[in-house]
Amino acid sequence: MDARRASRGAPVTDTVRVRFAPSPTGKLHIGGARTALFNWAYARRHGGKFLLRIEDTDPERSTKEYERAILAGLRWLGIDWDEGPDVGGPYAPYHQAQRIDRHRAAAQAMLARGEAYRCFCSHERLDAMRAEQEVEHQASAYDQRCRAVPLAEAERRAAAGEPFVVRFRVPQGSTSLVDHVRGDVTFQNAEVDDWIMVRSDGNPTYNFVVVCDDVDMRITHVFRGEEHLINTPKQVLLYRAMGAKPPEFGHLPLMLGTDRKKLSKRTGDTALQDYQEKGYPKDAVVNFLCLQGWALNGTQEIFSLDELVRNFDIADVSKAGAVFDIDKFRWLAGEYLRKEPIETLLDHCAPFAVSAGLVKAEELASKRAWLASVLAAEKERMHVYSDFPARIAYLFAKDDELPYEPDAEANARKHGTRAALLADFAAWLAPRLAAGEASASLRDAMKAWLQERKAKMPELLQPLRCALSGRAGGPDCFDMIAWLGPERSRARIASAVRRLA
RNA sequence: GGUCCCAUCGUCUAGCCCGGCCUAGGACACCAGGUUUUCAUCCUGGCGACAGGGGUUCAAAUCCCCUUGGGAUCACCA
Repeated sequence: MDARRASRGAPVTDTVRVRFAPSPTGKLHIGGARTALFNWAYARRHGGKFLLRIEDTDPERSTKEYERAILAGLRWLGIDWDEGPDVGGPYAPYHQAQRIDRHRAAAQAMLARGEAYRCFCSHERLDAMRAEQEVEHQASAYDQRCRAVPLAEAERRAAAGEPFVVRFRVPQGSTSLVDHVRGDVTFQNAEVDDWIMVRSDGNPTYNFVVVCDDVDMRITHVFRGEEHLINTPKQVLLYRAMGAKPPEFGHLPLMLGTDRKKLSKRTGDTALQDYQEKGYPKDAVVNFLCLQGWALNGTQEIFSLDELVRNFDIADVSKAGAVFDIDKFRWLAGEYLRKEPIETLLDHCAPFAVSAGLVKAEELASKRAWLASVLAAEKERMHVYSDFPARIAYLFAKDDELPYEPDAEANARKHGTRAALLADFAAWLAPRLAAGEASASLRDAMKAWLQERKAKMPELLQPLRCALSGRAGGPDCFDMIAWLGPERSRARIASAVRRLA
């Protein structure tokens, strides 16, 4: 039966148990976040359990800081877990390093059963062997020399202190795995290396512990990146050797950089945190991540976490790698940003204005209404929260030193009447502002005023826009006047009369 | 190089499993027009793909084979 067919609808077997098993040796990779999301969605869709396990077996590079950041990142996305390092569960502990006794026992048992064997070959011999294989254009694999060492002799040599690793004894035949993304895949065992299960320092390796823990935690489905596909026959063989039923798999397409290679720092930000720090709305991140390899129905691009859960199926995930399209991501971010209620949006954007030095944190409360008014107008031009300070910086410039963008100044200078008209407008405007006339009313009055003078709108408004903001585009001029207030508006126009003369 | 995976617009994808509804749909980007005082938003339109070749079939983007191209992986890292 084709696995991709079989997975449609609710599984008829045991309760689904899936996991995400990050290694706390760095920030959460954006591809890892998607893997977590798909695993989580699958569990929620099928009423199963989603668990988190920390693969901290590399003590050199693992840190608690990274672990905390990874958990925080997942929570930020809206992913929760039923079992994990912080919430516990029936198969605790959920830190891989704490399960070492179990791993050692499993290795010992396999050694005793002959499923694994000690290998005493030196690094030098292994290196020489690899070099030779490379010359011969062969796959690099252990030549199985130590398979021939009798168990008794191996134990004697080990007891005598001779260093050794434990290798898996790959049987003959072929190995198939159930893959819900790709369809079933078969490998010839002759192509599978007698891989190392336990290092010479006694620590188990990834391929070994991941299977031990997945067996112990009753994992039913393993969905992970395609780079793991080639490891999978080793793991399937190990399940069998341990007397366990292998789970079903799903190897997710890689997320690619613009060079069509596995996404790396070379072609853009790779950490989830990078996007959080740049102010991408989290729902946009979730939505975009889903779009990399999965589609709701082919026409609806924007959907919620809830819609994902209701519609997600691992069999619908694409097989081909997806180039990370930052343009589409920014578009999506803008869509979500604009949908936010203004108060919420301000909460998200304000910190960026503070860190840019435009506003002091303690001023936030007193300036809140003003900032909200500005943001409500400027959000049309924003994609991510961090766009905010650059959008509003002109409001904080010194009035007589406002930088004019070249395009803005060029637009203003197209009009020969600019200085005179601006000066007249200033005289017209002053008493009205003093009287507290509202923006909408000013706008209408300005149109009538221009008509009397037989002047077109751009003739006034382009120089005025330059005077007020120094920018070629932006919000309505009378909104800007309202934000700046009478005195600063007057000062900026007066300054422009001189500077644009 | 060995092994494994993949192949629809520039990009993300729908369609493929269950061949006809496909003169291949949507979105981003791009281009043109409209709206706007400007930019942006918004609206309308345009550009643009079944990698190639063989089969099977009345009929193939859809099934099979080959070729080509791309990717992953080959650690006492996870």
